Amino acid sequence: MNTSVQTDETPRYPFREIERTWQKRWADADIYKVDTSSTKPKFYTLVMFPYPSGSGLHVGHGKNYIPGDVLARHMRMKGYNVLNPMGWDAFGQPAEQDAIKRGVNPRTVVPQLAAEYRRQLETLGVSYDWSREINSTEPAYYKWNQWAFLLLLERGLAYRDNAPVNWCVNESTVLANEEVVDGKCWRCDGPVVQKPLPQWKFKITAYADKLIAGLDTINWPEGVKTQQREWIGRSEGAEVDFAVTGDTPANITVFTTRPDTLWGATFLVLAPEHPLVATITTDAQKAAVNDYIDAASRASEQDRTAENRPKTGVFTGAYAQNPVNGEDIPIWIADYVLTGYGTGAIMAVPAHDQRDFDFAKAMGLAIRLVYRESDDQTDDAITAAFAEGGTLRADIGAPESIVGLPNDKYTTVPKVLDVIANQGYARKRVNYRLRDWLVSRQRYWGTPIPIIHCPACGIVPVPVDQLPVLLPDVENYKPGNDGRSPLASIPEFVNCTCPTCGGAAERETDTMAGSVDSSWYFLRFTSPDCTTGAWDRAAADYWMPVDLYLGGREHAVGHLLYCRFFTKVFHDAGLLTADEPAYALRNQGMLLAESFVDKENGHPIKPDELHKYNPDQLEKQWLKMSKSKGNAVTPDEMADSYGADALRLYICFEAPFEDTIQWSEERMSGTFRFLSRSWDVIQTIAGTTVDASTDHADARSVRRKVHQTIAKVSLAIADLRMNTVVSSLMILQDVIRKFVTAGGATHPAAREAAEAFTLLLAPLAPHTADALWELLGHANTFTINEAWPESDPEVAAEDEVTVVVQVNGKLRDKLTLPAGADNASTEAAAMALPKIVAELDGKTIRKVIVVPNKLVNIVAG
RNA sequence: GGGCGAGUGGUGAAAUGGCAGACACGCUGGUCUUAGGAGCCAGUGCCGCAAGGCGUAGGGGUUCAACUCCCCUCUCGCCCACCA
Repeated sequence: MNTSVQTDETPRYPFREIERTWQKRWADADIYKVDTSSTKPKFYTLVMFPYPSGSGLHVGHGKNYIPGDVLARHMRMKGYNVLNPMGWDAFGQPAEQDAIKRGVNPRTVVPQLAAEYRRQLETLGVSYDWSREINSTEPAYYKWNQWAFLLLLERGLAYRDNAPVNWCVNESTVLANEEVVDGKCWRCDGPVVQKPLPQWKFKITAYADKLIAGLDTINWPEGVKTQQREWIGRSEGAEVDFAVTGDTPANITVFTTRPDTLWGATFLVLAPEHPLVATITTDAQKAAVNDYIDAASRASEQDRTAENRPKTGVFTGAYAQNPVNGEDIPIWIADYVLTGYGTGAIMAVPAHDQRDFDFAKAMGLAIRLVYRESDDQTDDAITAAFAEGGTLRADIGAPESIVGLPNDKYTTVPKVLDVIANQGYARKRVNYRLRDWLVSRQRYWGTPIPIIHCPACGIVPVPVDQLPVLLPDVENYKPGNDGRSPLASIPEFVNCTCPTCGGAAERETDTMAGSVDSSWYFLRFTSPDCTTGAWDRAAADYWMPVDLYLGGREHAVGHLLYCRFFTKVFHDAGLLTADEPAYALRNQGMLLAESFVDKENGHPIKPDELHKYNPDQLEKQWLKMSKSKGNAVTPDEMADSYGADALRLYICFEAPFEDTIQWSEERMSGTFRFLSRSWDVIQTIAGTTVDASTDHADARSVRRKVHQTIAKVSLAIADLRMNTVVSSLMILQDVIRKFVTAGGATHPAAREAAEAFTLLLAPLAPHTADALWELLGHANTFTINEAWPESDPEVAAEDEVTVVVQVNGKLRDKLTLPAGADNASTEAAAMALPKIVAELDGKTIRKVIVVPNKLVNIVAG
């Protein structure tokens, strides 16, 4: 496919030369550097910073960066002081795994990869202020990661915990809850099991309510907000204590959202990891219980949560007393009760909860209805949990005041909870699904955690003036399988003196998850060279919050929750005025490309391996573009064949920002043709001398189209509807070309149109626009420094309009009328149309609707 | 099972209650050409010779008027999923 490329002779539209020339001029003039003394209103636009991988950039990355750059350029022309920065999220598992796969040391390749990413982005003609480039793997950056860690520690928001954690078997590291996807590791798809290890956590749960409340103050997609609310998972309910009967005195506390069903609790279930299991289990049951716990700890999270998995569990031999009726009920353990949620123990009400029902049936346990539809309904008659309907039974010992209430969680539950809370059987309690954020990693490639373990003083933070704790240079950075970081085997790193007592001590050898680095980078961009703090307060308060943040939907509950948490912590610590990182957020759609896939196993096949396959083994599929799938197209190839501007236009034109698009080089030839034609026609106009005395019948309508297009494009760019921006420009270009063909090239309207068109094109195709702008006589300047054209409503106004005439809502004829005709004359003109007269013959007119300048609808019958 | 989003020509899509299919790809024809896989011009939702009729996943509703708002059903995509 090479239809549009003009290789041999000088191309009609010399895009390669244009792009080379202007990229050099931009760099030489340093035009994207932010003016820190500006008095203009600020606009901070940010795209999620990438980790530079060995695969390099492909055009799919442009799905986000290009529209972001178009908006940044537009806002600058609109008179805003724009911050549009870029940097590298180069610490963490993705970068490290990539280095391992390629057999290289991340320390040596990351700078090279970052340079290559930057070169490729520059090829696209982006307007980043590279003087603000940040790289999270440099001490100047990660020093402040360590500072942030200590700030959280000081504020009681960082702690060391010994609870069971997610452990990725393949990569030998722990994972945050948000990094376990489908029970598997987010990076390697390997199995994840629970393993008890001492780990550092950030207490994000302390911010659960603030994180929920903040969602009402930001303009983020509803889907992302909903996901965050559900991930935080606030639920109101009660805690109830059950006293264990028998020899071992103990209390089992359960959390429930249905305290009204307490009379139907016929057994308790503890998570296998529950701390009381060992204490309460009777000798007779010990062996069975230990076997069960053993099996549960070995099973991966995926196996334990598999869909439709039959309920399993084992009896502890112990009983507990139901406080409301004094009944002794058996205590079981089962892995359908999760250790991390609530209290890790539940009261089971099989009559009204399907999971408990399934368990009761499997184990032959009692079922008792609390709500019944009638007095005849018997406990053993139900075949599934009775979740809705019925009224509270009189014969189960419940207080008079609640008997007969309907089975409704919104009305009855609070009433019953009040009653039993007064009686002392329950305490009101709010629970969250959100768990604390596990930030330590047993890996090399990350920020060292600035902690010292002293035999005398315990956990001692490294004093801030001793930061950064440098990540040592090592030969072997690969993780071991002993659950310890590679840093643990470097004595020079580990051995140190305690800052408090001066005695021999050891450094923490875990590093921080990469998600810590990305939780505040948007603040660093406001003052990337600040050495007195993580950011300069005045700069951060000037720029923050980010006005528009662009990135993928996959970050909805990971990064986008973490960075909101960090921002709120900084705000509460009095270090920042903003309390949300980004006022507006938009999620780009994916870019898919066609790949060949092995029919047998669904694996994508790279083009150079296709010859090994027989054609009927292969199937074409649209998959997310990536080098590993063999369907990647680089910006370099496209810039060489069609130019970066054509690529930018293609990405913008193919679909709205949020939509997924399917890569098509064939379609890109359309935007290439558009640019070639633009080059021709503007060049033609630029090559003539304006003759103010010329008169042309179409001049008025050309000017009208120009001003209409300005208005339309301005609105659409701000809303990221770049596809309609491009189409409006195509229509305008067509009008200009026809005017030139009709002899209008020297008319002032042609010049006005050419200049407006060039400026409107500038955010999308900056190289071509700058070259045309120069041809139009604007030497030594750049379109990005020009003012965005203003639409004059009087020029844009139509003087004639087409009015649609309907009878009973069906289109019957059209009228051309002067704009602004009054309703009476519009109606009269419609009624006089022969087709309408014929249509209305023999009918009675009941009603006539007139929408000025648009439509007449005659209701008749 | 739950949440969010989507369903419009051969294809990507446009239309924020008022002419459905703008713009573009593809295709067809014309033109210019030694040539065309370049350029330019025109046509292109479906049925029909036409007049005209039909048409935005399907069904119902609101409205003078529905791709658009409401209800039900189906299909697809993404996310979450034993959370007590």
